[in-house]
Amino acid sequence: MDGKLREPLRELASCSLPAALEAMGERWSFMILRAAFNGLHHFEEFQSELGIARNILANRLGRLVDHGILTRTAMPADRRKIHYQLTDKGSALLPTMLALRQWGERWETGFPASPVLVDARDMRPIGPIDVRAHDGRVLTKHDLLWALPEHVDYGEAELRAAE
Amino acid sequence: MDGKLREPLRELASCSLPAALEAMGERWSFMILRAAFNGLHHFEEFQSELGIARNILANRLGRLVDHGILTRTAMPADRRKIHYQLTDKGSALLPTMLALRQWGERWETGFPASPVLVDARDMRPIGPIDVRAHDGRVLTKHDLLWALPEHVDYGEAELRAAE
DNA sequence: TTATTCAGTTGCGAATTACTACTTAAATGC
DNA sequence: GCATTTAAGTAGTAATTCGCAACTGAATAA
Repeated sequence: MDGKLREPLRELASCSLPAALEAMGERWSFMILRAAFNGLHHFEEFQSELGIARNILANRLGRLVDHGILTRTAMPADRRKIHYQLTDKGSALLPTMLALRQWGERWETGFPASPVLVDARDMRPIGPIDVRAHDGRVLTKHDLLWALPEHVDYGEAELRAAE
Repeated sequence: MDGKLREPLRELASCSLPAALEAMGERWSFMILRAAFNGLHHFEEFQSELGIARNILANRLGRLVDHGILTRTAMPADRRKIHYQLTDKGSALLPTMLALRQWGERWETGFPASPVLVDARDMRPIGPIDVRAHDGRVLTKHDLLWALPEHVDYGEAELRAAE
């Protein structure tokens, strides 16, 4: 990796990773997100499932709502009950969550986690979350390079659009 | 997503996500990892680049070393200098880091981050980090299902191996 | 009307984080 | 050889966050 993955200059400032971490970097955020992906919707469900302190849970849910990752609506049938639902923005974190989970399976626990996420069409497990080229080829770290925008080829379509 | 991505039973306990978060869930871990991916190797480099407090940086680097994500070696040329290097385990976090970064670009900052990670072969940016089926088809949340191990089809090769 | 449930909030001690200054050991300059 | 600089941390302390338990308030159930 070293020598291939090398940064041309100090451009670390303009990266979206800090912004992403501001929304998702706190201690329980990913666990709450996973519970939401698994179909939990209510405060008490999250609380009993995760064993998280109530004030922390309230704080995290509020923060996720503020960041547009969850919506918060009182249920019509029972207006005490608050329904937390993933937004499109929240759902878009699925690849991140799965990549982290797959890494944990491979390098930490050493065995596949349950439940397994499968393709509903054939009930086969999803493939590994990989880095791929624009055409879908899987790339390894040796195929990769950090480049400044002016050295990047954005492809014909985008170039024509810019003309 | 709701109704498709539904968990059959309470199996949240046996998931590798908590294990992954134990290694990488702390406040500065992903930023340090990103700096390492971008070619930084020394304490003072991380410190001045990230602006992190020195004791926290020392603690995080030590933790990442303990978890086998970085190695720590004194350089032969100048034995004051400690060389921090990503291990294979640490490099394996690249898809996770990129997925999070791409999410931040799309949903938080709204513009592509610099530097750009490109395929060295053609200098085109990498594609989006997606969830894919075993055969490489991109899957959306509507194609996915959480399943218990006994309902999963692990494919012919694995089944033959188990006979 | 009284009890129970849901979704929080409050108070408080413990743990973690951040800021600044100090240390230690190796290399460099003179 | 001796003083200086540099790299990589420690130490002390203030601020913040975390976690537990008990409490509140509104809505529903008995």
